[in-house]
Amino acid sequence: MYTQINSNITRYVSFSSSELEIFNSLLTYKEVPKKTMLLQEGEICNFEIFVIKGCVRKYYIDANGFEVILQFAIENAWVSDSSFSIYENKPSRVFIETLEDCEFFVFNPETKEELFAKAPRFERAFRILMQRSLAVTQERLFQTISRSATEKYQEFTAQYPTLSQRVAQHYIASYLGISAEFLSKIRTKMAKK
Amino acid sequence: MYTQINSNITRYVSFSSSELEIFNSLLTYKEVPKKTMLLQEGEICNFEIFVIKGCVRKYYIDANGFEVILQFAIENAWVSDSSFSIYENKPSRVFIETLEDCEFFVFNPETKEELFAKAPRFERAFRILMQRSLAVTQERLFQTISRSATEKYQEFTAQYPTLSQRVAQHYIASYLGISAEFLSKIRTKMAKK
DNA sequence: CTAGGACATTGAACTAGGACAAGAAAAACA
DNA sequence: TGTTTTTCTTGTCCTAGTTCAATGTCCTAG
Repeated sequence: MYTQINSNITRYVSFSSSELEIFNSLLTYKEVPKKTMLLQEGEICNFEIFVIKGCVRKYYIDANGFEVILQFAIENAWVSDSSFSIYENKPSRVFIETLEDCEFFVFNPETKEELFAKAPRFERAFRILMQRSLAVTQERLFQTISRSATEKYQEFTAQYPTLSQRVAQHYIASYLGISAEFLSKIRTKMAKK
Repeated sequence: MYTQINSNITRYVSFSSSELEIFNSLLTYKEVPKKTMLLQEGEICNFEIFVIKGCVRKYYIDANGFEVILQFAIENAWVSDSSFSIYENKPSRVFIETLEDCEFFVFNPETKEELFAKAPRFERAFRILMQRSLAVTQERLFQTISRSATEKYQEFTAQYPTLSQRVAQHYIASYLGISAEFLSKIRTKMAKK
């Protein structure tokens, strides 16, 4: 049960088995059915989720009421607001919702503090985790600015081959920043070749 | 000399004066003229810079040879590769260049490790710093996807009023992900109203 | 003080992608 | 099983933004 999350957290920092025991003892396991809202805009996000199984999306709603998907999180990925809502006590601007039946491990700020107090080296692991998401987000920003819709879609399917099967197309369109109709046109064009 | 960086680092975590002394003793001061390349694509980024004075840009070069500016860093901001090049030992994909004569404090991985060893609570401060950049980058991704060029430009000038004076327009265009010509057209249209 | 380069502006022609509408297909559900 | 809701496709028209080229402006080095 803990193997997935343990191999994730030890990817860049190694921990002793007693440290991992502390870590595991502080995790809360949760099962959540699909189409469940985990976080609504305006709430304060007080959790960090590790996805054991299933799929989650995190999204904003823009000025015209359109959803913009920022992140899909599938097996072995972390999701949370990751803006500064916890530290500055500001309400979140994002929504987080399950797309499939999910299994999670959940962290909240208190258990995280407890973890850092009992095993300070986790502070480092979480900093590196953060750094990874920053790198990913930055790469995505670059792709979004510099590539055409077709290129972005190809890139997406290459990078997340399973996801493009599991998730409705209009979600993918929203992630890529294009309309669902145009994505459909891209797909038919690609299929013809 | 140290007031800027000290007030930056104590913004979310408070430190004793002895901790700050350790911190300051590990900083390297540097002056660099404008148009200096600090990092080239393909190199491994082994520094983190705090800008005391001046302006720096960080950018990718896309598949067609066009520059895409990811970040401007001015007074009191941090810049580094922030992708994972240090940890995975991969060459960087970004360029970092000064746009004005600059004054910096520089950190490299070794001094940072030394800092964490001598004053472990800095690990936390750097994690929060990381988290802030992630939040900023994510907000920017959202804006990039969901807003028109005009809106993005207005947002930019509102958020960075000094920067839009200090920096050449085609850099701003590159940051916003639009062509320099179109930015010029937006500006003349806005001036007429 | 001047020549060369970088930067900005403007216009004309073009295109990637959006908005809307309507139908087809596929899931979900009872 | 049929029915309802959600998702996907396709076509037509439209616009935001690009590309290319020409001209103008302003630094800055010599």
